[in-house]
This record gives sequence, C-alpha cells and structure tokens, in this order.
Amino acid sequence: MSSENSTTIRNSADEGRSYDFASIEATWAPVWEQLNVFAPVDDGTRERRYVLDMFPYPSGDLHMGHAEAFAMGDVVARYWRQRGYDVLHPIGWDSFGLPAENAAIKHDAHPAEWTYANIETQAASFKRYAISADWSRRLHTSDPEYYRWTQWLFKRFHEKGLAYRKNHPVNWCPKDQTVLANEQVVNGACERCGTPVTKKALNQWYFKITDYADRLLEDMEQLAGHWPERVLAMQRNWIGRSEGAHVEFAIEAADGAAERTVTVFTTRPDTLYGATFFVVAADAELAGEIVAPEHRAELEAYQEQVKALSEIERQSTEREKTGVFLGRYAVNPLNGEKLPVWAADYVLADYGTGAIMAVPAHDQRDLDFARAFDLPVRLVVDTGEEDPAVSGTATGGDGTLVNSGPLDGLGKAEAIARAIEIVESAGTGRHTVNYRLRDWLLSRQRFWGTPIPIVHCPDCGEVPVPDEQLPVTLPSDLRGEALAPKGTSPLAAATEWVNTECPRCGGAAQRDTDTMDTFVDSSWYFLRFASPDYTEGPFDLEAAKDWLPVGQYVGGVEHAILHLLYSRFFTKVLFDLGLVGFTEPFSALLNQGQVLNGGKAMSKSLGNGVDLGEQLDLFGVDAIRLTMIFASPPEDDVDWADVSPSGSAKFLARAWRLAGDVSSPAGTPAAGGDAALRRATHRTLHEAAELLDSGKFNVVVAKTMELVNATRKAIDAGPGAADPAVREAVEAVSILLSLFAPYTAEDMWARLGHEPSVANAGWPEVDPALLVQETVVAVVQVQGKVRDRLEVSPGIAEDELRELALASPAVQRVLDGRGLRTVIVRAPKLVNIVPA
RNA sequence: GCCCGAGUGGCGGAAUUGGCAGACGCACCGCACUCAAAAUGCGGCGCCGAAAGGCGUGUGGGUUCGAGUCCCACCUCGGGCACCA
Repeated sequence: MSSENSTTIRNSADEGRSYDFASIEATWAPVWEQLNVFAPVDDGTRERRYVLDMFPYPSGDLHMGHAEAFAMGDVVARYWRQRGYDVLHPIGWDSFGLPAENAAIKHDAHPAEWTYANIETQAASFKRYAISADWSRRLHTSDPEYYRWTQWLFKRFHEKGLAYRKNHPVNWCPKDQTVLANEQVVNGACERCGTPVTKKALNQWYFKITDYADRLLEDMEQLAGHWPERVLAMQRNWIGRSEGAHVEFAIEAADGAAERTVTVFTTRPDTLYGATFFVVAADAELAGEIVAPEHRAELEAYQEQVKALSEIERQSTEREKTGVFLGRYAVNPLNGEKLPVWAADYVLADYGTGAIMAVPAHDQRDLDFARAFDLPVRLVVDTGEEDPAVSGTATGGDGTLVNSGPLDGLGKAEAIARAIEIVESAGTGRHTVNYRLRDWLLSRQRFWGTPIPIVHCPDCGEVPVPDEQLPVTLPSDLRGEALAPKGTSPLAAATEWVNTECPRCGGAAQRDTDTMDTFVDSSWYFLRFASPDYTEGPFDLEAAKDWLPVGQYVGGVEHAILHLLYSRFFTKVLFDLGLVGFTEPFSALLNQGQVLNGGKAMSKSLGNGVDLGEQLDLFGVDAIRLTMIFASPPEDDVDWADVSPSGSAKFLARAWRLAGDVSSPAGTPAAGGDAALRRATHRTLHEAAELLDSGKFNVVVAKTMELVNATRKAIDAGPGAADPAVREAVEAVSILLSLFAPYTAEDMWARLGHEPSVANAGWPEVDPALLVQETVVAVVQVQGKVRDRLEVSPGIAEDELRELALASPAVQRVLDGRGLRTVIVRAPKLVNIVPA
C-alpha cells in the first residue's frame, strides 16, 4: 500500500475531526464523576493496595509541584487498578497551619474561611487534573470530626507518659512568635520564615520520641530497598546513635572534700588517661550547682554573655573557645587524677549529660580549648602522627595506647572494651548508647491548630478532658486582629473558652491555650483514610488491618525527617497500644523530584514561576501529565525550560489518530493478525509491566511511543488499518495511556467502540508465545569489537553460531589469517573471537 | 570534617544488571504534500575522517574473552548533618 493511499484513508476515517483536548476533557470528566470509577470495591474479593500522595496544604491553588507529585501517585493507582487490585487512593487536606492565620489577620477574617475556600479551589483543580481519587473519603485535619481523634490520640500518648510538659529552653521564632521543634530549625533559623531562632525558657508539651530512638533506627531495616537510601541516611543521621560509656567523676572542692558525682558521656573511654580537664555546659543547671562560691559571679557574667549569642553565632565552629574555671576538681575514676572543672559553651546542655571529660590530644574541640586556656595535653593513643600539642591537630584514628596504665599496648577497639570493663567492675561507669534525637516539642502558641485537650486545675493539676467531651473545639468568635501573634496563644484571650470546670473536681479551672504542631495532625491521617467517617475511634481497626500499611507513599524529600519520622513514631506507639498490627506506616516511598525552571526552584523573587492553570489551558491536562512523567525518572528534578509539553501534545494527537484509523469492529479477535505487530504489542505490555513495577515510568512512555510508531507504520505501509493486530495494538496503547493521559485514553477507547471507562479495562493478558522473536541479531565481536551482525534463529546451537561467525567475511578480514585463541559463544546473542 | 547520591551526544534521558552505548523524545537539518505556510508523513543526526577506519559513558589503574555496568585510587557536582564529646 502506498503512503499516498493511506493518507487518504486516514483523512476519511477522521471525518474531519481532529484532536481537541479541551472538548475531550469536557466530555469525560462528568462521565467519570457519574460512574464513580475510582472508589475501591472493598469487599475482600480482590487483593487490596493502598497508594497515597502526601496530602496538600491548602495555600491557594495547585502548583507545578503538585502536578508532578500527583501525576506520579496517580500512575501507580491507575496501574494497580488495571492489574486487578482493589485500590485505595484517597485525598484530603492538611488544613491547620499558620498561613491561614496570617491571612485571617490581614483580611479580618476567620482562618477557616480562607482555608476552606482554598480547599475548594484545589479540589476542583484535582478533578480537572483527573486524579483518580476516591472523593468519598476526603478529609480535612481542621474538621472537628478529624481533630477530635487527634486529641483522643494525644490523650492515649499522655496516659502512657509519652506526652509530658517540661520547663526548658526552647527554640523560639521571634517573627512567628511561636516555639519550633528541633526539626523546624534550619541552620539556626526558622524553617518557615528564615528569622534567626532564639532560645526561650517555657513550659511546653513534648512527645517522648526519644523513647523510640532505637526502634526508629532498627526498623529501618524493613524499609531498606523500598525507601530512597538518602532518606534513610538522613533519618539515621538525625537520630544520631553513638555508642560509648557513661563514666562517673566525683567533684571535689579545693580542700579535697567530695561533694557529688557528675556523669559524662564519652565515645572514647579508651582515652580516659588522656583527660586533662573537665567541662560542663555553661547553660546547664549543673554549672550553677557545682561552682565554687568565689567563682559564681564570674560564671554568671559568662552565662549572660552566652545567652546573648544567637543560635547561628553559637553554632559556628570558627569561633574562639570561651569558658570560665569553676574552682572545682573532678576526680578521674581510673587514675584518681584531679581535673580542673570549667564551664564552656562548646559543650551542649542537652546532649549527653551536659558535661564532658576533655581529652585535648584526641579531640579537636578540647585541644582548641586547651590551647586557649593553656591547659595540658597528654597523648594516650600513639597513631604515628605528629604530637597534637605541637601540631595543634588532635588525632582520632587507631593506634597503640600509651601513658594509660593497664591499657598500655592495646589497640583502640580493645582499649575501649577494656576501659568499659574496668569502670563497670569498679561501679563508676557502664556501656551506654546515646542519641542525638531530642523529644518532639509539640506546643504552639497559635490559634489555627488542634487544641490540647488538657485542663489546668489549681487543685488537681493537669487533667485530661474526658473522651466523651472531645472534641475540644476552637472558639468561633476569634478573628482578624485578635489572632495577631503576641508571644502567648491567642486562645488565652477567649476568656469564655478558657474558663471551664475541672473534669475531676468540678472546680474552676482553665483550658490549656496552646495548640498542637500541625505535624501531629499529619502523623496519622493515612490511617483515617481507611475509615474516614468512623465515629467510635480514630479509625476502624478492621479497616486499618485491611488497607494498611500504605503500599506506595509519594511525596517530596523535604519531609525526609519531619513528617516521615513523626509518622513512623506514631505508628510504633499505636502498635504498642494494640491499635495497629504493623510497625512501619509506609512500606515503599517515592520522592518525586522538584519542578524547576531554568535550573532553579520556581519562586516569586526570581520571577521564574510557571502557572499550572495556564499550562493546562495551553497544552491540556494530558500533555502536562505526560510531560511530567516522560521528562525524567520520577525521583529526578524536571526543568520546565528543558521539556516540551507541545511535544507531548503532538504525541497524544498521533496516538489518538490511531484510534480513528482502526477499521475492524470492536471484539475482533487478534489471532491471525499481523505477527510482527502482535509481537511488538505483547512485548510492550510485558516490558511496561516490569518497568512500572520498578518505578521507571519515563521508560514506559518511551515504549508506548515505540508501539505507536510501529502501529502507524503497520497502518500506512504494512498490513493496513483493517488488520486485527492493529486493533489489538491500539487498544493496548489506550490502556497504557490510561495511566498517563486519562482523557485521551478514554476518548480513544470510545472511538474503538468500547464503553467507559478504560480505567477499568484491565491489563491485557500477555501471550508468552508472542514474546519469542522469530529471528534475533547475533553480534560477532573480535576482541570485544563488533565486526558483524548475523540474523539467526533464537534456538540456534552454539556450534552452528560459532561456524557462522567464523565464516563471516568481515571477521575473516580482521583475522587476516591469524589462528584462534578463544571463541566465546553465547547463543543466540553473541560470539567473541580472540585471535592467537 | 562525617554520611548519602550522581557524573553517558547540543539538551532531557535509555541500556534486560557483565554482552550491539546513545532506545524514546526535544532541538536542528533534509525530503514529500502545499501557490505558500501550518499541520502531517518520511529520512538524517556522538566525535574525528572524503572514505576505509579510528576514538568515545568524569580521570587514572585493575579484573574479564568482553566493563557505562564489577574492584581500587582520585576529580567534579548535588544533597544531608555538624562545637553531638
């Protein structure tokens, strides 16, 4: 058939209709809505799978980042559905948070007004974007029906001693006028607004996440291979496990009278003989407790000086070491040596015990301090390097112990073990594991969050609000200026709300006026989706058992520590409470990359923002989704300046035209159709499934393009549009495209004569017989260089292939009469000949 | 300083995990259709070379019949942590 003829056929089949994404979108969106295509059956007849995108914060309309992340999650949901799983793919909003409050202050409104208006905007955009979500399970964390159960969970934590209050110096953001969790302080500044963070002593609520440090670390084994390695590395780093020893030092007055003992943490008990002084954190209470009276004024002056430093200044390693002598001596339990006790700010009050033994020869910070204050340096591990006292560089490597009594001659590892044995048998120390992780500070002095369900009673103290009185709802009459930050929670101003009865004694009492960090809300929402309307508890235990853990979680790497660590912690606590039967909430995690423009993150200040709505208007939903998927592997960034949504639109139109060309009726059996095209179709489906299972979505698109090209060729220059293999191929293209370009796929499906929805068409069965090639190309190499290619049968015998290869003229030319040393034959793909 | 990750054409990226490097696409070039353009279709496109051929996956070494892939050393870029004892 000439290409001239086929062009005519194509035009007549199209009847003048051309690909018009706007009308296709308008056609199918209401049909899907009516068919309710994406709710799980949930009857146990099919294997259940749960795929979840990190739920959005409603800050205006959706942006390019949402478009990418949700395209990824939707590919998984739609693929699993085609494979026959019962898929839970819900959507909700993380709808408490500061921006709503700021908007309310600015516009003299209630935060709920701004929040719920934005949610409606985003919901409409998600629907346009054709996210295959089960809308009946939609939730918002700011709904009282939701936060009732956040409060309920807080109470369970409280009962187990995992939620507690303490007075402690906390990170304080002077701009947002609220405290921040450790995880929300980035380089000494507020994660949200960039203001340098200061310290403030406050009585605040904490979750005891440190009790779970070891399990958070150990259970990462379950996640290895299913979570990105960098996320696991970041969590490992954040938890910061270090193994060492606690060693007790007696503190003496100058006259030798023993006063008390102080424990230090060290990872290097082998260097105990190298300790030449002792340092306590300047801001630890301990400093004030042990200081000699004649040095107290000096200490207090120093403490004032330290307090004046910002976190950024304090954390700088460039800074000169500062400190004051406290007029006391610490007794080394190993050799009885008296070490002068100093207070310094390079020792941190809330890591370890807030006190250290200083070994200047083998710790750089101690050496810097020793040199600043002219304290002795004693080498105890000979590493063969220059003496630290001379070089100014502490040595930390392996070596031989010297100047260390019973440890002399041992290597570092043996000496550590031996030193621990010695202090353990003397009762002055023990092996210890220490963590960098701190407890999770969850109080916020803000309005738009989950109220903490505690009443403070002058007689009974902290009294939890009884379960049946939950939720403690936010007062509705606070709005506008009343919400402006003033260092204490705006809730304190709602007198009627604050003043209440003590649930225990009935006397006058006051509500806790702080709200919870919004990360508390998001630490369990994935469980609520299993039974979003459940009223007897946070979630129905059976439904949770059916659906969880989440099989595939999708979201940005910015939550590598915060949200993901907190959710893991919550899940372990819920496991201990007997509420769930698993210890990890997200079996697999995909971190999609960012959408950049011109190599940089989109931002207002750079003026390189790309508006999602405009892109959708210009190229259509499908072209934008396809561009996001095709541009790069899911976890890589997409630079919008490098991609071509118009190219995607062109491809979709090309695929769509195929459906109009097919001239065999729906239901035509494919058997007997063109064998080459049938093989291409079945191979594509087979490879696509493997690629989808391993998350290589971009390659699946490439394979689909190849099939489209092969089908075009079969119609124009092959068996023609009526061949049943063409129908089979185009139906496969529709199903493949239903994962990436749902509108186009649905329209193709309809043009092929099928009922909606292609989303439920099911993955076509792959015929293994069609995966076998009729002929394969065997590569003939001489010394690893390709010299010839032979078309051979896939079942060719090694000997036969060897003979064919040696007979090749190209091979003979290169061999040039030389004999053979080795001939490697890997039938049917390759022969490698090594001449003598 | 410590811990992760990555380096492949002009660009985004493929490569069944040791077997044809550069699939697919973007950009570019050419051809057909057209009065013309757009659209569409067909073809070309790593580098050097007229060709034969040679070179080529950050650099240098190694293992192997054979290395983008494995091992050793290094360089560069990106990310995380960091006065954490």
